[in-house]
Amino acid sequence: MGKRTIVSPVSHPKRNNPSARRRPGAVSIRDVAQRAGVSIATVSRTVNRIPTVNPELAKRVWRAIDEVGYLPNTQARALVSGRSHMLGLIVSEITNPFFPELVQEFENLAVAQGYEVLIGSTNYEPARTESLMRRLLQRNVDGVAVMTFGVEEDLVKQLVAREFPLVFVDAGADLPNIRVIKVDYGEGIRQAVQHLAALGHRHIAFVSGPLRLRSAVARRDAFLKSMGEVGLSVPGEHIVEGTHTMEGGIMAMESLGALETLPTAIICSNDMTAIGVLHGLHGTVHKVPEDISVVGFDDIHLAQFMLPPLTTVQMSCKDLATAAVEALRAGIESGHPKSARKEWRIPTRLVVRQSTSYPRGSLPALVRRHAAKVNQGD
Amino acid sequence: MGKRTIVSPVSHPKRNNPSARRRPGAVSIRDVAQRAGVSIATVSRTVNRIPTVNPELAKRVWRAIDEVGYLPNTQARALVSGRSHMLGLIVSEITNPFFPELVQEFENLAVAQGYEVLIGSTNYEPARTESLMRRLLQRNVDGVAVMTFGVEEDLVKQLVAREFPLVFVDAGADLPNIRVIKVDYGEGIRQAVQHLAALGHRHIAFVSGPLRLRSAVARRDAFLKSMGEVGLSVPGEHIVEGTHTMEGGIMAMESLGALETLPTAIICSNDMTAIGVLHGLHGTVHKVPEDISVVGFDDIHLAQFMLPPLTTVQMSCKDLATAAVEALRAGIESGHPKSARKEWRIPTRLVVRQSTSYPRGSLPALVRRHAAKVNQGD
DNA sequence: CCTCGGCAGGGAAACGCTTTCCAAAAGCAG
DNA sequence: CTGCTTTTGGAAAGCGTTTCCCTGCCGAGG
Repeated sequence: MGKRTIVSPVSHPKRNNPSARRRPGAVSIRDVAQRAGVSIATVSRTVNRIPTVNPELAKRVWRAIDEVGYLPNTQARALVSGRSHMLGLIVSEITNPFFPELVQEFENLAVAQGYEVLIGSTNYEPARTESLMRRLLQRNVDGVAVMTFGVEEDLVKQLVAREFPLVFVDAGADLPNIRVIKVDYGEGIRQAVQHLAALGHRHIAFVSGPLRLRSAVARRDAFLKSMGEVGLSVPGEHIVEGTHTMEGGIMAMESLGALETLPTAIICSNDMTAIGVLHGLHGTVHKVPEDISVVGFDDIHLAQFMLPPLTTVQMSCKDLATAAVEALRAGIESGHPKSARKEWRIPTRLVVRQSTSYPRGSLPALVRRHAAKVNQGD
Repeated sequence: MGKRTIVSPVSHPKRNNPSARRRPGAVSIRDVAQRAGVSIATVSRTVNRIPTVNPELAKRVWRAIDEVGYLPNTQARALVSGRSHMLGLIVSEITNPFFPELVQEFENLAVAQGYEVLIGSTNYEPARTESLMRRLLQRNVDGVAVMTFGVEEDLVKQLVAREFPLVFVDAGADLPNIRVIKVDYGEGIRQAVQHLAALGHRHIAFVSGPLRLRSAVARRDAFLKSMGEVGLSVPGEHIVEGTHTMEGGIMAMESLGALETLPTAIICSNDMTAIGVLHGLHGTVHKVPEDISVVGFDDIHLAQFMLPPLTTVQMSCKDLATAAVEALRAGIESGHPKSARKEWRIPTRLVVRQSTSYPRGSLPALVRRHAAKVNQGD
């Protein structure tokens, strides 16, 4: 612990710099200034369209910018502004087609407002969320949207204490200073259950997502609630835990297929699971939708191209992305008019396609089959 | 805790700073130093595991790091090292499932080596590549992998002149100082054509990608070459330009369906197109594979879950990502042992599943149908 | 004609946090 | 007590901007 060293007043000893740090071809504001024969201050003012620059001079500067191929360095700007203008986006699994759609919407919105996006995917492992978050914080992002589910509570609390802008989907604990996007799973799933019940289904199974995920639990609970509302009971073996993947759907179908009485309809916690269920039914005697109806969730773009096109609950990822970006901006720009808002709601609704129909043996199904025969004989 | 920090004489006039730039809760190396009662230099040495620090002291520093929740700021490190440790990755379309798989592999490799990834998608519009590239350059990325196709030549030349590390897939012009990943489309497509020819197909159509894309042209040309090799002719109407999307596959199928004689097999330039073709055939009298065989390209994860599971040409996106990251590192770290290497090759190969079979009416098909009948009668 | 005000433009500090250089302190041996 | 080594601390350097403040110029008014 030395006492303070009074350092020799050699102001700039210009460290000898063997490993040239500057990229040889990089073009900075200095090059523009030299080319245009002005000071860097003038170039900066020109670029930022500050009106005190002489128009003639500005034109010369713009020409110089073009000639040397200058691009303002965002990092340096971040240095001055104190904002990195980068956002983090954490999703469950980038290879699940729902998320690229979300990423695209999010990115478009973010870029339109001058932000760059760093993407991380947790692969449904809560532990990865934490390391991902660390990575993003090290990169100095201005805020993070956590569009996956199940984050370590203490990490969140730590970040809340630092007043770090965070947005969650379906957050559990109602922490102060956190913005939440609440998806109204209830409505869409109620529509799905009522649709199936109206078709005459009495035995409806549910393939959930991994139950560590809050959203998966929320969807399952919404299903149970809706089933209660229409007066249908759900035996325990008709609730199967999946993984939100096609493989999970296949496995769930295997375990449902082993039951004595097969359900006549299956609602899945997401579309990938539904695709897996369709695949699991293919090659068996059970045809979709004649023998068994299948409903998905998310309405990914692919859903309408499945064979048969998938009846599914739509959750607009555009709405989701819009809410996320808006909520993050509210957190970042403290003077933002919307910064007081803490909650965003996303509706869901059923989209009926061709993977659902009357259960085999029900009256409408018989009528329909009869009509088909008559048509055939025509 | 003596106030040994006697402020240096006047030299820092401390600009009055109304908009506090520093994030209030942010933790820096200074906080750790204060907490541990050491200098920031010692903290830095500890973090970087420089062996001259006293182990006891190091332990105290690590504890302090834990207590205050310190994360080294990558931006500041970049400032000193001159490297942002960020890579750009430009893909065609993030919602085409092939690319998320690629992104994931690329990101895993990059992160393992201390890089972060900025992703951009062009949506097949060459103009977007340029603005994307600008965005990435402004963000000061250390290099960019362009996994889409068709980049403005002059932009590329400009970057080459700046010695900016770039990696292309299927680059056309053999520019110096550029690293290229060459995908061997020929082999996989040859296998596909030979597979179909061996099954007895004589009329094979091809649905290409958008022909602005070099890779789309390369795939089509590989198809024509292979067809020539097996002695089959390709009438012009059997080559249809698609868009590398499901919608494009449906439209291509419509135009093929309007022909007098339908081909008995269709090879598609990517799997999404093949899915569209399958969808387009669904509901018609033509069944896959009994009436018409369909082959895809890419082997996305989804391919094996299609109904029927898709025969397709596999291009390992792990190989692709590995090559891309390796090539970028070679360009960035000039002292890298592999920096001389300029070209990487990716093989392709056919994966036979259930969307291909004998053409209807051919001898093997008749034999097979007969066998099936016999089995049934058993 | 001289002075003052307004304004365009230039020089240089500040911005952030880390790494690293150099020197000081401390410990030990001769 | 001197000289050497080892450990630690102070402070500069590093990036490319933005912005503050001051200079110099020009026109207008006294």
